[in-house]
Amino acid sequence: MTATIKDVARMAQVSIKTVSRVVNNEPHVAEDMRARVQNAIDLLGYAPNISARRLVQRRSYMLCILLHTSGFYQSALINKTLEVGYEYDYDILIQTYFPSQARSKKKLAGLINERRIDGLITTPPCDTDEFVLDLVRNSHIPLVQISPYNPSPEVPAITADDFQGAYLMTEHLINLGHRNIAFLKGPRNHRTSLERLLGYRRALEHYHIAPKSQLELDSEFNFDGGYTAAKIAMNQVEPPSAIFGGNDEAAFGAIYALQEMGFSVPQHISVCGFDDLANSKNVWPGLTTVHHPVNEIAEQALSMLVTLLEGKEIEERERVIPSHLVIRASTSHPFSH
Amino acid sequence: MTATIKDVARMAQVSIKTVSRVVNNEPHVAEDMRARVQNAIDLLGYAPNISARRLVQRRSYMLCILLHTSGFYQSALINKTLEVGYEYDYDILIQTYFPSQARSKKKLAGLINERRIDGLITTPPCDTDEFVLDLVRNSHIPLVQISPYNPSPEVPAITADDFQGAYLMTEHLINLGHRNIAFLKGPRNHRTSLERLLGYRRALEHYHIAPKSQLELDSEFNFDGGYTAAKIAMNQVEPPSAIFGGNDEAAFGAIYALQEMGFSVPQHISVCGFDDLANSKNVWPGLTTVHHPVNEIAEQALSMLVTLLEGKEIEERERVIPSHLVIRASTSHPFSH
DNA sequence: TTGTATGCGTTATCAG
DNA sequence: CTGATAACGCATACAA
Repeated sequence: MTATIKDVARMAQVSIKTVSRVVNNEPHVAEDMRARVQNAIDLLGYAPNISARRLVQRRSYMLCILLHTSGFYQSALINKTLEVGYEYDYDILIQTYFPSQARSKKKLAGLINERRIDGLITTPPCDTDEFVLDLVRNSHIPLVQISPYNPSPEVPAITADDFQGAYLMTEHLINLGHRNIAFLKGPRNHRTSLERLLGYRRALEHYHIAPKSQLELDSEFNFDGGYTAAKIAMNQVEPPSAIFGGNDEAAFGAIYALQEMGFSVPQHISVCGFDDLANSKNVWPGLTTVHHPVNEIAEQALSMLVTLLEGKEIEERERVIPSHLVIRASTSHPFSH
Repeated sequence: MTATIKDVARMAQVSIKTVSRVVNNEPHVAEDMRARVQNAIDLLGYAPNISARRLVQRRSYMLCILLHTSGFYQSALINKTLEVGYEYDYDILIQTYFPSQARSKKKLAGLINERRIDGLITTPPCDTDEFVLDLVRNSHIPLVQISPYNPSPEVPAITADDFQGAYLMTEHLINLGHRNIAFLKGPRNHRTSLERLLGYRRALEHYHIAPKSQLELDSEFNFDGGYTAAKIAMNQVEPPSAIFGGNDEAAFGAIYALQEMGFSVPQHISVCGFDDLANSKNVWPGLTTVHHPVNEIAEQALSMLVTLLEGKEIEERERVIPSHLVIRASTSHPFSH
């Protein structure tokens, strides 16, 4: 039988309210009394029952982050979210959510309606799910979106500057002398995916390079997609001299395909990616990529959510974090025959 | 103001107990009454407050898994744990725990003492931390260990057969014709790490190959460690013809180092790993490895924990899952000069 | 089959 | 500065 506040009160010969004050570090308690209570707490090994506290405070001190797929990017996001949640003293519930899947809906509805979570963070493409948005609207729990497809002025959002990143990377390739640059596209309903494509196109346009539709290949932003896309690209009549993977995983697939075909990277063909995942520097010959600030994103998202939870206002509701290039060994001047 | 059980009772003109029965799918409720209550529930959008339920039931329906480092293996474990927890209808709390760090201790003590979690799963090396074990013993919450360093008969444990896996892989290399096989060792306080080393040694012994201490290199089971170890190995007077990475990440590091040095895998040197992580087949030329059954481990660990939580007994308290080889393209016959 | 009363362990109100 | 007492929302003996 674990000790309750009553046990402590009895032992210290005070009221439970006084114990409560000591536990919660509230003022208006005489020093000697505080010491007496603390002593009883230590003696009994008392710790407040969190469920009781949550019941009466109507808060769960739990935050939920909604994730769809589970790749390296998601892992990185999870790690940082856990770490920051730890700092804020909130528990983090990682929830896999498959848009329009009945079971997912039920689970999330339970989480929110049963007041098990105080706030929610969405990642693409969960933010495009009307069910989620309705649920949040009706329950009035705070929501923060990461890279939302349709940012709405009411809901705080945090995004990386994907357009700028893709632009800079394309420019980097152009400056190296590349003119035939393939781009590995991602899923259509991702804002991130779209912005990267647009940044690529914009850079080509700026340098007066005619875009070719056969150089924009679908990759679904995963290894297999990148692998297939690279094979297709290299079998064209006029193969590209550089492949820009819309994310690192697609770029890894492309590199694998190229090695399989006997091409050297970057001697025969340059490859670059986007995200700067933890292992991007570990894939031979070291991937040139755009740094996607996952850590900052997680930090900011949680910071905004906690601010909201404390009833404060958020100054800027939509934050965009700039991207920057990370040049490694997978890109160089085009191969001269 | 969200609806409570009382609101439902009032609207349906029944007692709260009847509502409770309907909500919890208990028997002994007339069909028409059940329908009436269900109707009120739907109308009011009622969902039980989980904190109240937890308070009165003295259970949190939350499980915690203690993790130390955050690599690919951990990510895989997390993913499966979340998935299975979802099935069992338990929330999973991922907690990073650094043995002997004051803040970690405090956090975990809070989790347990404030009755925020119903059960605990440890992963190496958290199971070697006396503080954790004491905490669990004193609070009497169920514990399940994954690959514990010192399995104790009282606490249920689930382990993969690392010894067997390492033995089989070494045997595979020997059968290919290798005699000079380097092994990349992991951290000393991991049971897993130790078993793999012992399996390697045992196979050498069985095939009458004299072990050489200079072929057992420290790698800490990470990329950088594998990288460094491979460089050291290849600069020896008698370099190995095969490198057996104690885990996949170390093997990746070794492959990178070899490529940097101009060696081809497997033409010049064979490399293999251990774990069969999701991306092991994606690293050129496809890593030969031992399949470490993360998914099964997570499943079994949770299954055991839930069984314990339901007050039932566990038939076999220590389960060992066999390992098996996954042969890909990174191993072949030794290079003939 | 249905309902009543009590308690779970806190925090919060409002007197003293 | 301190304390009695009322919520919080639910489950559960126990009655009816």
